[in-house]
Amino acid sequence: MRIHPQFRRLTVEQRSLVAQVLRSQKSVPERAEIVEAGSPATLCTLYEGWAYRYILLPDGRRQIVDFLVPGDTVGLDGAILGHAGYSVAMLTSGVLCCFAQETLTTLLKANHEFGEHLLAMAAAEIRTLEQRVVALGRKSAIERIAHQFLDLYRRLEAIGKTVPGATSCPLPLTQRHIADATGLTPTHVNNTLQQLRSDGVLSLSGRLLTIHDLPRLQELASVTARAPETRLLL
Amino acid sequence: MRIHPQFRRLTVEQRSLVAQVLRSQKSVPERAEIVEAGSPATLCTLYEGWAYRYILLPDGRRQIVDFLVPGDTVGLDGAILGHAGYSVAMLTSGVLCCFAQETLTTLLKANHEFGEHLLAMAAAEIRTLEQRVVALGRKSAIERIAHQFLDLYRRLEAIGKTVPGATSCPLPLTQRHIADATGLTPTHVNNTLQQLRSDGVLSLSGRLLTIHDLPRLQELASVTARAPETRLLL
DNA sequence: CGCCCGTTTGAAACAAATCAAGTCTCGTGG
DNA sequence: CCACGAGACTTGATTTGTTTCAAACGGGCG
Repeated sequence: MRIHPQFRRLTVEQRSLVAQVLRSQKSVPERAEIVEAGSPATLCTLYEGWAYRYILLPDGRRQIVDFLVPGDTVGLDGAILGHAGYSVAMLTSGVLCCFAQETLTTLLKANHEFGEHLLAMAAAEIRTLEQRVVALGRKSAIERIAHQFLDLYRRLEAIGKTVPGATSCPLPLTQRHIADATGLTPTHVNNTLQQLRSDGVLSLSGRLLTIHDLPRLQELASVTARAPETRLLL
Repeated sequence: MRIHPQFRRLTVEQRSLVAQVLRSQKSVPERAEIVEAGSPATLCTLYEGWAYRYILLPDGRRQIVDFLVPGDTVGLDGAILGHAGYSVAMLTSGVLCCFAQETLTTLLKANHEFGEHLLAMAAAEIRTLEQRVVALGRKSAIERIAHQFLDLYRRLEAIGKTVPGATSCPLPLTQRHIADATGLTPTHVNNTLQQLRSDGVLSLSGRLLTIHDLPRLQELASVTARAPETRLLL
């Protein structure tokens, strides 16, 4: 995982420090709830599998804040502020690397570069969230869905999880997940997907997304292409 | 400013360090653009006045990501990642305290507690953004507006900028600003405000917001009350 | 006084939500 | 091996919240 260029290079000492605060590595099944909103959160790295962060309103409405793919950090803001502001659940089965409670303090004390890495991690998350705010506040259904797919495809590409030799990637989401992430209803997601399919932009069947017309998808998403930041992999 | 309990207490040495990286204090007029999206951003504290962070889509649609009130930090993620992901403009005239380029590195090197403070700052921003994502993705017009007003009122209360002895606060926003923050159109914001007024929940005239029925507003906003985190004031 | 910006009002059009069946797929158990 | 059931997906009709367009109103300011 660490070989992908999007992850920041660490020195040998830094890596051994990370190894010291690593507590356990555990497999989690499909659908497992790995973080509960409001409870104290452990810092983890999702090593394998997909998950999603979500927030539930009192009346049951659900908003998916972000999807997590291998290499993403779970519970950073929970570890900083002491308790999680959202819940996290697995989409597929997967593997989690969990870190000690005192990880952040330890890393910050040991080496000020970790401070920069961790801040960069948080800043990248802020940026992703801002893009989602723009999508939800000002974009149409088709733009939101195009944006979501483009984002996921890019992130999978960066960690080498796309299908080699094709513009395809796994996508273990139901239409309900897409709906809850884009602020739409499942019915409308379905209609919009039909449209994207019949326009020949993409196809989506089973758990495989294939993008047939990447430039068109990008155009539909109304995104100003931004270079992905290098980030820390714990 | 520093006396408000929501700001973290700093030791004498920490405060003198902050004073060392402080570069200038400047007045800015109403409507001034203080950060341009994409350009390298300076770290600043908004010391007086109101501002807003926003993102423009290529076709001119605008999404306001957040409003800034005295004590809020401008350009943290810009300072971390090297360039701003959004623009910032003043709503009123105000005063800005600007910090040196190397501020973050200096603070991190000097004292690992600053690392924790800065991370907490970023985490709080993440949390605010998540709440906005939920509002835009899953809440109705009236809920979004109630949420926005409640949030601003709470933040002003924490810095002592509400009207003493009344549940009122200044609100130097046009209905267009409210629309661009809540993902609605100005017309619909107007209609929704009428409804809130005629229901006796609040009144809003000139640049003054008065909340007549705080519990009802909270209910309308569908927010699970969360204690505001203490944070760093630079 | 008149102009400009923001607000208010109204009517018509639209995107998306809601409600309601119906179909497909896949895993399970008989 | 096939019948069954549950979850996901599809389709269609209808309703609603919100947008769009347009015009009038108001108040602060030069």
